[in-house]
Amino acid sequence: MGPVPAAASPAPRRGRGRPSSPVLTTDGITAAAVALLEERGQDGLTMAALARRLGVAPSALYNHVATKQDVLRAVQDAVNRGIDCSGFGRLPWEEALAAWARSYRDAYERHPALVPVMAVTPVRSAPHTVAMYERVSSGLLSAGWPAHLVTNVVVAVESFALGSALDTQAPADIFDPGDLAPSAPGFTTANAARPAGDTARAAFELGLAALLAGLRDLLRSPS
Amino acid sequence: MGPVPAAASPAPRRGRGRPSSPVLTTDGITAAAVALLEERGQDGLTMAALARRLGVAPSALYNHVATKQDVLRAVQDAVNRGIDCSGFGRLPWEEALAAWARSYRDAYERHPALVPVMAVTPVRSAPHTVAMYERVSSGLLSAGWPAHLVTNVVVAVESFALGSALDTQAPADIFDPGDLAPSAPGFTTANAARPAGDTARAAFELGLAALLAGLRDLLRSPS
DNA sequence: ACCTGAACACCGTTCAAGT
DNA sequence: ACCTGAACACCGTTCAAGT
Repeated sequence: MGPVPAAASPAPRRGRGRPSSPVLTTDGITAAAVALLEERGQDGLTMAALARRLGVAPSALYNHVATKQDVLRAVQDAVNRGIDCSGFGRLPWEEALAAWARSYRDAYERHPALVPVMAVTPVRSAPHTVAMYERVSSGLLSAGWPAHLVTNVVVAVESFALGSALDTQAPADIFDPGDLAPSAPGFTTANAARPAGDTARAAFELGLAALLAGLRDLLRSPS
Repeated sequence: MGPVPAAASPAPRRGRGRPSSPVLTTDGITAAAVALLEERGQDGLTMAALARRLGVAPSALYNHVATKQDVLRAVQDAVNRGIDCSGFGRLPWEEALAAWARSYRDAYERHPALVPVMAVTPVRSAPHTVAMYERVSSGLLSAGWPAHLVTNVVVAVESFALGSALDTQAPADIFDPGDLAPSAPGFTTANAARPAGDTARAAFELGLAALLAGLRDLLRSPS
């Protein structure tokens, strides 16, 4: 699968039957879906909207993908392609893992609708996703992590990154208890003391630092 | 809000106009929605199915809730009510936090459809959710955590628990690279070495141990 | 093989009409 | 105030008909 070309917006076809050369490709559909998701958010990605952007009838899409879920899987692989794994083999594993986690969270912050898809979609037939896991896994193995722990480390960091990506979608007042404040003094105190700014990022960085420190300990003193 | 009563399945009403006493209550709708979600999964919760279970026309629901999102919010508060916060004030904070995280993950493992809802829904008018955060926040404050860090600690643990809850929904073969195995030797090695059994739980426990160890360090040596 | 256009079974939600 | 039943604007998906 080559680089995903930018989606054009061709004029609607007027002919009735089979076109002389195919109008749609899987890569084109994927690119249009990514663009739609980025421009219009998760509810903006409908098969009808996708077809319109591609200048085609909705039913035409089903000559190239079996279901909408197929489209989401392809989009997810395109998103994973953009995640930075370049630190592995070049930097100490803690730094490579931290950079991967940050990039992972940022990618899914832009595509929160894909978080449940990512958690559940098999990697086979998702080449960029497999390539990502290969870099991470072999990086951890080379750094001295025992093979039987590597996937659990990857999944733990991934779960944290995906949960943190969802957290970026929270409204600023998510923890405002409203009328219930009098019944929650400790909660209210803690919220008032939380520094303003990018709170989601602050929570992510705190958790990431703790997680990495704990993993470092674990690797040093195996149980 | 009292305990949510088990949802009965009343015979459909036959009369045409306003009933002599209301047939629906918000609590009843919530309980039926929880049951539906548990029995039929996330796609099983439709306004039509909810109405049928309550012996009512779909449009009748809109006298009690404004949108389906309202129903999900109420369900989420009911789910949060079942999360165990009992350790705070009784056990060392690390143990209380660990028990909370485990219970949190388990609750959302049963309701993965609510994970994106939980990450984004304001707590006001969700009394059990506020009560949960109050126990956790005041527990951490009493244990000596600086107020400005408490909410970030809570959010970090929560993000990890929610991400891990999603991970429980992954199929067993999610990491099977299929045809792509030759291009991913390290990934394949790591997967082969991963112990069989409840792999999602193993990853969660590894990450939780690391996260808590890191938080312990952080509390001891503040930056 | 790969498109169009009509059709299907759903979805959440609105609203007039009934009591 | 709180229900019914009809209706609306959508949704993903199927399929015969065209070239």
